Amino acid sequence: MGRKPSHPGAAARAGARSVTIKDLAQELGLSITTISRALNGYPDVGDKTRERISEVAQRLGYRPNRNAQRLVTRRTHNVAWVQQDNDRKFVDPHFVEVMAGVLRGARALNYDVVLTSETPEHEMSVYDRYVNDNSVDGFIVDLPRENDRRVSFLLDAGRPFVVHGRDGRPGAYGWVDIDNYGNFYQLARLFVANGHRHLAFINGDESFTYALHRRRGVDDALADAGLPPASVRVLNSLHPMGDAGFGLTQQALEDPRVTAILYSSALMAVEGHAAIVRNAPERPLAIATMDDELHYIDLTPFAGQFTRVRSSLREAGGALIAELVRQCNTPGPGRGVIVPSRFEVAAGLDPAPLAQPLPAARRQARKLQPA
Amino acid sequence: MGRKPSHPGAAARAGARSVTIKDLAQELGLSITTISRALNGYPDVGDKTRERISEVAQRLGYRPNRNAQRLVTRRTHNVAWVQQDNDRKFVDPHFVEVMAGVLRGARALNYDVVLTSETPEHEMSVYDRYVNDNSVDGFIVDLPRENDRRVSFLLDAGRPFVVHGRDGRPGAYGWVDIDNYGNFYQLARLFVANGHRHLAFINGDESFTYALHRRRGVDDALADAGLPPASVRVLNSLHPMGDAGFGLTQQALEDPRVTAILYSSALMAVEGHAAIVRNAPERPLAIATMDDELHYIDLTPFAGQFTRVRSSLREAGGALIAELVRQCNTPGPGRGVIVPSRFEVAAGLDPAPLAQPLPAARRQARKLQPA
DNA sequence: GCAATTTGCCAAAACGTTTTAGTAGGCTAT
DNA sequence: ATAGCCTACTAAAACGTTTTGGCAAATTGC
Repeated sequence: MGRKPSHPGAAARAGARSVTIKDLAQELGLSITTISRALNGYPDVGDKTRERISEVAQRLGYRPNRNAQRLVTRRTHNVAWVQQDNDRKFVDPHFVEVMAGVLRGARALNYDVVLTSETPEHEMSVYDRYVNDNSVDGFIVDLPRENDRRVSFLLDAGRPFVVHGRDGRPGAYGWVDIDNYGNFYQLARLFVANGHRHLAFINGDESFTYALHRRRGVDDALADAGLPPASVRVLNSLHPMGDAGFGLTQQALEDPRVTAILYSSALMAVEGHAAIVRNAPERPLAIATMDDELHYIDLTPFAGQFTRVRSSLREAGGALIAELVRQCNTPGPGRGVIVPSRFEVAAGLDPAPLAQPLPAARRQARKLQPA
Repeated sequence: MGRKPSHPGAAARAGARSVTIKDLAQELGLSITTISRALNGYPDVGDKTRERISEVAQRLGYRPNRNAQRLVTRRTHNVAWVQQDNDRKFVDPHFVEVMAGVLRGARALNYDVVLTSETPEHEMSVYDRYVNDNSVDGFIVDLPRENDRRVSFLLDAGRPFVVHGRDGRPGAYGWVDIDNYGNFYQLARLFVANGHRHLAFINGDESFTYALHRRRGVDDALADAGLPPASVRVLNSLHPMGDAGFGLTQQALEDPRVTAILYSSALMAVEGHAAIVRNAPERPLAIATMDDELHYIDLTPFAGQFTRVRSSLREAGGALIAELVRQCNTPGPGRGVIVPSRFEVAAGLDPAPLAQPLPAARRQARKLQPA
């Protein structure tokens, strides 16, 4: 601050040289080695000297040139997030929520996040560039598919990275995930235990592992309860946004035997609720949804009506950056982290018309009936 | 690619030295000067030599070390976006939409975006750091208030920056904005011309200039038409997300004289529509909204019913990064850019019950009646 | 055929740090 | 008294580029 150039940009281009370690050395009559070591907390600097140095550094507004540091230390304190740019994905609120968590964590850990979008065709070239030009120390990979090419590439390149979700491959790599399989196994089991025999499951795109694992959880729960596969009708929303929740719910309602609907996202659950209110306000239906605690979506109006599996995506974001930074600082393979989920079971799980408020107390859950 | 380290991270930390300009020089029996000049397109390199160089560079997978380049050129090809981290702002879909545009443009211009979130209290220290440690070449500033401190700081620091919106100060700086004042002036004028005498305006937080300017546009239009200030009831949503649109619309409906509602965001308009359908399905109402062409929100169901002022936030994002890069490359002050808006006037502007489909043809707009 | 110009290349300095390998000088233990 | 060891500092190299200033050889102009 201080000087006022005639126009913005002048200082950046003209001779607005910022204060360097040499300036400090000159001012203090010390070598740049001592300055550097003092500022970086090495023990071989006298207490009085260290104090003089930090006083002058403060006064002159010294900030080490990041690029010089990066060049010599080979650490950038930058991580990359390469987002697919295909019009719809980017604005997915789930992504935004995770990103918010990552950014907050990065700030705390003194890392910066380089965010890039690229079309699927050129996506890998961005990874290739970042790996080879020393732009970043590591990568965050979101929304993996099975045997994701990004994971393959980064494993091969030997760079730190962490996946939000799992890509199904064996072997160690860094990831942060909820127990998608287990959560939906439990959910389906719970509904079966409460007498539901025909479920609809409005899931995401099962070419992504998160949705695939949820699907398997539901399928296995039904199979383990001795119910036929046809007990669940799975409807996939390829675009998590938009009107998928509404339309798919209407489809689900076509089967009169369906007494419960499971949603993979609160966004779709809320829209689905609207569809139910509109098309079948009197029909007894139980609803469960994954609740990622999106800051968009206010589920409080549905508090008593939706059974929820809650897990904060923002928290997952924090875990992602934490594991990535850990990898950057510690030799060894990446680690997997499970983020816990909390079940919040609605007051009554058995079918009830949504349009009416649910009675405060409902009868207890029936026992699981083996077929 | 190629070598397979025993675990991820090994290569990054261990001796996986990437190929440098010196390796090329060695391989080719040339000086590093010639390599550098060849690769950077200088004319004083023979054609045959240049070809040999790029062939070998290609074969060895040479990528210039970005940090070495940054150190010597003093250009990072990075720009910063510092986002306020206060739980709700970050997930604002308007922000995400602009960011998507910025990222797409940045990719095309070969720039990277460093995204940071910080609490309002510490926000300025991030700017301070980025200005002084050579992390970035410039800044993108979103959602300005009047006399925004970020603009003051960056003007003072003399760094390239561009504001999405204007902060009301005189003097030259870089910005990209729509004509908020003019758009809402026209909108209000149009409604008055169609006989509406009592409007509701569901606006954003007027401590942000975008909302303030819209408010002024509406106020001035009514004043110019000779209508008293009380002709418009302004309701401000401090949080653009959530249920603001629904609740504020209910408030707007309390005044039975209101025949038209103006919305500052399609998000609120859609919620408002739900409120109207629910609370006053038969009431004649005309609706207009700013349409930022959010990829979330599907306005097609309301195509005939909403009068829209359309302008793509994603496009604005592209203009932002374009102007910022221009500033980085050209001496001189920043420039202002107006992004155009398109009016799409609904078939019938005069009051009509929303619950019924509008007739295909309506009578012509009445002439403006001076008071 | 010779001077002037152009062409094609290069050595060395610079960017601003960190790190390595020291070195004086004072202190301790014997 | 002396060998050995701390303490507090430093010179120089290194990181991997770009850029400056120059210099031979080839080409051109006359």
